Amino acid sequence: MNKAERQRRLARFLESDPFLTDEDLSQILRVSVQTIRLDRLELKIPEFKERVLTVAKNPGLSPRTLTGGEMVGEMVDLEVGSSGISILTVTPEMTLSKTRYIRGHHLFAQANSLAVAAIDAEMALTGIARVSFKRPVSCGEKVLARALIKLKKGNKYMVKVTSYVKDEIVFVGRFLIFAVAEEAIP
Amino acid sequence: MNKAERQRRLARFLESDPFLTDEDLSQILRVSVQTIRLDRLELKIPEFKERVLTVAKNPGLSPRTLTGGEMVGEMVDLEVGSSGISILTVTPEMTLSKTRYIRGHHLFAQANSLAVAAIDAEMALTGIARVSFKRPVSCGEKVLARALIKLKKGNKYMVKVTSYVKDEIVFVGRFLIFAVAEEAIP
DNA sequence: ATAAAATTAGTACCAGGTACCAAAAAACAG
DNA sequence: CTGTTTTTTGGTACCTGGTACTAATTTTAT
Repeated sequence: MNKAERQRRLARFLESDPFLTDEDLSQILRVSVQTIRLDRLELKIPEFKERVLTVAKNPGLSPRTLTGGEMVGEMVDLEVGSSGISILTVTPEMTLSKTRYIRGHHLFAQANSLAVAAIDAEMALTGIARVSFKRPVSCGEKVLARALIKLKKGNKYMVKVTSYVKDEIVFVGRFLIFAVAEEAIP
Repeated sequence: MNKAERQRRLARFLESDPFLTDEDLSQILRVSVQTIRLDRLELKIPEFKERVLTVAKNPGLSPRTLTGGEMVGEMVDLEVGSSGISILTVTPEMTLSKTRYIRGHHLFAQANSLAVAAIDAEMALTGIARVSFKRPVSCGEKVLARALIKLKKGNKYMVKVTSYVKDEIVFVGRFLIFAVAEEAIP
């Protein structure tokens, strides 16, 4: 039995029974446990604990609360180091069912990710933020966030983000952001 | 809080969410891990691995947590009008690819939705928030957020949320939240 | 104040892994 | 047949989420 054949069998076994450990599989396929591990690694099949957890936690669908991308909202303008603009269209998933108003953290997320993107740095982390929600935002509305770097001192940045619906201010936030040098990333 | 009371709470927590480890429970109930183990032993509640396995192998009786799509994180305790606790497990989608650190707005979202949930009101909106990110949080870590209503004045609430990874504070936020009467909802 | 109960701390051990390095075995090429 | 590469195996250190046990400390009750 060659490698490819063994890996196909391994995948089939785990598909039909995710509760098999590497130990089990090594006995079934008559190879060492390490070989099984390498095979799983190549096939990107997660470990036993993970497999059990996904099976256990997934009787339906996962809620997926915030978007997966690195940005919340769509970047429409960016002058790195000085300013940026992004637009977020409010979808029903972002709103509270009872009121159809957007939940505050989405506005925060838009502003925060815009502020971080505006910084001229490989990597940045938010330290402190002070935000104010001026009026509720409803489903269907388009939120335009405008970020302005107010201050730069070493690796510290003060960014002010103002968000509008039409001409109305709906959110104001001040973010203190730290740029992190690439070498500092572990 | 005495032993009997703690054990009742422990049983309730595990009934509604079998995916809590002794570590999680020790943080929720503010006792040592050893105490949790003794309690589980007395209550004859099996260990984490066992619980996950039973849930995984019996897809019928999944207790499903209070993770209504409206919450970010899993609510594990809620005393409406006074306090609440939620746990957020950091997944790769929440992190910045470059650093594997969680983006700040996820911590904000967890804290904000917990704060709003803790308010004794049909509906609540965040007005002002002041947040501070104490240290970066990495993929795989579990963030336990603890909300406490500090003040109630009419329909205004001051809620303080402190988030931990293990015993370390990673986030502190103060939220000024407005309860909205049902009739006021358009 | 003292005994009892409850809690915490610490050790050794286990399963089922990850991550990494080195050695052995098998496959293939010239 | 020898040399190189791929595949497989072995071993170590470390991790989580525990068990099992002992001992010390803290709290509560008498």
